[in-house]
Amino acid sequence: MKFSTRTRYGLRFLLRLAQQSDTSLVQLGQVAQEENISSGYLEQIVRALKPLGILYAVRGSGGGYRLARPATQINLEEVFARLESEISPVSCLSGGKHCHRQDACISRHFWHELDEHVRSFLRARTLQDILDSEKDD
Amino acid sequence: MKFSTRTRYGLRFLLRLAQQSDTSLVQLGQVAQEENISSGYLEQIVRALKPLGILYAVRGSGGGYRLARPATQINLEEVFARLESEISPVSCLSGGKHCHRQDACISRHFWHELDEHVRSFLRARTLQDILDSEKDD
DNA sequence: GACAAAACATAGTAAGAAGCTAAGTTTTAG
DNA sequence: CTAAAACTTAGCTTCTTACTATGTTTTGTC
Repeated sequence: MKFSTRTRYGLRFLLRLAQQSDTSLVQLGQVAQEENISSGYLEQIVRALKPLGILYAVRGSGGGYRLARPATQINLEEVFARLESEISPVSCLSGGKHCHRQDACISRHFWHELDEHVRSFLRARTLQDILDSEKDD
Repeated sequence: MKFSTRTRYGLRFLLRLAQQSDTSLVQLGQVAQEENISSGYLEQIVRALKPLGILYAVRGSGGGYRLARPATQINLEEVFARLESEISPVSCLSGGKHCHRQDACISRHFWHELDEHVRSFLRARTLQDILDSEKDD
């Protein structure tokens, strides 16, 4: 049930970008340093996020990252699904994997419900929601 | 997010007991064989469940297990919390562990909500619910 | 044009957890 | 007394996670 550092670090990185109110760029190296994360490792994580199209990157000196969409338009299901190797509670629910026990599996329905329960929670929340909820904590 | 085989096997074992309508005993070895689980491994898992007081065991020849409470009285949060090494999405939420980033952690509130979301789902469901839901799958 | 700073990319490695095996001891019905 | 079951511990193997090392490309600045 515990989420990997990949997911946690990735989320922290995205939140840093989301906190940037203007359109200025944030350097990965600086985030890594301030958040005490190995920059090489963080680069791998950020790379995994790129295909989602939520990042806008500028290469070269003076470059950096910012969000490609407003933080209110980035929901957490897509982020988690990318970073977590397996978001479903049991592997027989994900991808095209075949489970030979399928018919005999009493608890399949239960696992499916749990999966949907978590996914809908994540789907209903955006990066901005996390920033907002912080205040009333 | 994926649950370990410990949790899945443990649940399967409990469901086998829950399916037993009368008070007859179920042998671990037989379950292991039928469910295709190593009996040594299943024994470890069952041992972890013992302190919960949901198992009634009879030792010696002809012995076996049955549930110590009706399946309607066994909720899944207690079971999962025992079998899964870490039920919370991030370790700073569980136990007495101290997180030095606590004040700076923007997402703590979010993680806490997700944790509660999953736990309340599990808490609201019993072994019997799984058996019942199977039918309308 | 050289240089520095940044993103981009791949392969390899170390530590830890998950999953499982082996080898017992103890209890009890027959 | 024997067999069958629960109970117990230590160790081992495999896999995943987490991270490091070593680059390459791009681009602003002097």
